[in-house]
Amino acid sequence: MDNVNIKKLAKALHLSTSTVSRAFRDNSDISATTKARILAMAKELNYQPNHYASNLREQKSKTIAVIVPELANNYFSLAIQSIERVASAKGYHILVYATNDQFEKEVSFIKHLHNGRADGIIMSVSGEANNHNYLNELSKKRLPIVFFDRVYEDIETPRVITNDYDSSFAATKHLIQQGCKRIAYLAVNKTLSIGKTRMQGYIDALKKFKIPFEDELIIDCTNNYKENIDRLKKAFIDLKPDGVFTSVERLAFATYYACYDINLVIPKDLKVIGFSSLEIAPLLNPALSTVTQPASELGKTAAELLFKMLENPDDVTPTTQLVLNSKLVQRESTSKA
Amino acid sequence: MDNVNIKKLAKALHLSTSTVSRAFRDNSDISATTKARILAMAKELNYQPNHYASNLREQKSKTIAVIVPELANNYFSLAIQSIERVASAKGYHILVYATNDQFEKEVSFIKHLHNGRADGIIMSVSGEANNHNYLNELSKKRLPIVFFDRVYEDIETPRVITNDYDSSFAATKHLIQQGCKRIAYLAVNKTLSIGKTRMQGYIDALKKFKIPFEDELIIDCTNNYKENIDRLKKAFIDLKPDGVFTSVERLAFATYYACYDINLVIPKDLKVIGFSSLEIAPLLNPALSTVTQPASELGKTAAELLFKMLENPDDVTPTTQLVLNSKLVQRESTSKA
DNA sequence: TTGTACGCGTTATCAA
DNA sequence: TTGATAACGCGTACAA
Repeated sequence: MDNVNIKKLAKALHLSTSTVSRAFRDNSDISATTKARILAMAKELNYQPNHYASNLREQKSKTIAVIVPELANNYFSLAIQSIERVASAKGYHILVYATNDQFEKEVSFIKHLHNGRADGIIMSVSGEANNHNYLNELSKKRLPIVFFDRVYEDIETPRVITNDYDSSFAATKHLIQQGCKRIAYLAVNKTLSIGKTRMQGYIDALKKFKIPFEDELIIDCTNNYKENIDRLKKAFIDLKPDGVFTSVERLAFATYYACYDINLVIPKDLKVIGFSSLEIAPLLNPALSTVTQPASELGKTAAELLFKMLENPDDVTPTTQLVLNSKLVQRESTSKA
Repeated sequence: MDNVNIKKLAKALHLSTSTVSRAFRDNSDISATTKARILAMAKELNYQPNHYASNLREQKSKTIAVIVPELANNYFSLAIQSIERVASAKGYHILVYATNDQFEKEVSFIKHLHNGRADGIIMSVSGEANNHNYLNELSKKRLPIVFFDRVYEDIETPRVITNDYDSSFAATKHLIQQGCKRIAYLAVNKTLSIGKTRMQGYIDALKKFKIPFEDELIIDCTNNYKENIDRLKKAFIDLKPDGVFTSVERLAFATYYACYDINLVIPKDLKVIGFSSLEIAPLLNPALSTVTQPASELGKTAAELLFKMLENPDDVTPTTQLVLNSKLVQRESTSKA
């Protein structure tokens, strides 16, 4: 591996290690000429200050960790890309972890990260249903954490979310205005705060427009692709909804597949709208109406917030909550007639 | 941050640091009871061996770096997800970097990584057009690298790729068999080896079926979304192709948008097939025929290869090349009539 | 401006 | 089985 260290470099230049070290730090006193000499030789020998030694000394890793439920996901990819950009610009590196919605993995990642490997964490949580007090148990030693999108409401740490309640209300209202009377809500996990908030917007919109709420129209889906499609086909046949509001992107896809299978025509027989950041929503058959979340901006904002915490801890109170707005985009899947 | 270290833990237990250290290593001699005592206390105090200190000692980071052209990309997301899975199972962490197709960034990332931060690198390259000899200059000190998908042909290091030539040939043949006579090839960068290979399959298929090759039907696209659509609209109007083969996924999307704009009907006026790993290709309007690359498997294979190199360097020769097969999936966008 | 010496937290070697 | 000690590579007081 890296066999040229500061000692060898110093020896090659007939200098002390401290002088060499100074050449790489901006603030230290060092003559311009020796600095130049050192940097030149460093380049020639391909010297790079050892990251672990530096960070052991400085107790800083210049690394942030990003934990998300899944990586192969349009929404989280966009967010991670923005986070990487912000981090990269600051000279930081990002460690990426996927929990695959397993709470134990989240706990394990987080605990492990408290060994100095990262300076801060940006996370979209996985285990709302569980006891996440483990975060509080780390108490004073807890790394700075920023939640984004999926959050724990009972943990006090800054967060960046979207206006899910309003968006859900607007999406449901949109379906009603397009003539829907029986609107199904496709939930992925009712107990997640994000699921609850989104569902409440749906429920309140129904009430506002005097449409009776029917519990059976709340269809709880799983993480299994095929199973969801089967479940939806059955539900569409049994319950005969005329509108569908999906709380996450992939359930909109599942709805399309289900409709294809049982010959329901969107939007004639069933109007569909869903949360989604998919850029090619206009290319779907039919073009999908969406509640488009600003995924990139969410990532960017979360990263900037974390850096603010790292640079100026007192400037960010633990109750900080930034809310970004999603956008309702009406397309063919909810058009009248 | 982490304020409980091995010394404090040792003091709390009236033991030496070496004994405590031993409790965390599996091979060392230590009595079962003291080990249990230590681990119990460690849990209570939330002690985690400092990662930087350990790795400074051991000269191992248990971390691999993944460098890709872009993160917000269906294909690379799938690959990264698989890599993360393999790494996670081995107790490794992954650092993720996006070059955004800037060669200088790639060079900078790679050089930086040679400071001990990572034990190995998995990369899909960005700078085929440039001089990538920088990799050779690192010579003996170079970290183990596995290329995947996009590779440098002149750098000797193991790689995992797909059978692009065959796939391109098959896709072009498919268009011909569906009746196309003027097939445009949408290139993204002719100089990339991946571009060259894919284009050669197209060219050879034309020749095989005695269709004259026309240089103007090779349409060179950019990384700019809007610009591509404009360029395609013009090309479709001017050149009147009856088939399009796109060398990357996003050009298939651009083709759809362009066709919508100028009222070309796919597949009647223009048949379209493209490289793509998009799961919802069947949901597009019309359903997109694809050359589907095994993105997840590619990532998994690359990761496994890298770990093999780390664990048993002599078992993997630098010329190792694994080829995975893509699959041609025929859908509506290339159907006859 | 440069050099000496210590310590960051850990683990391996050696001795007890 | 346990403890003392040196070393990993670097950065910073402090001294020169």
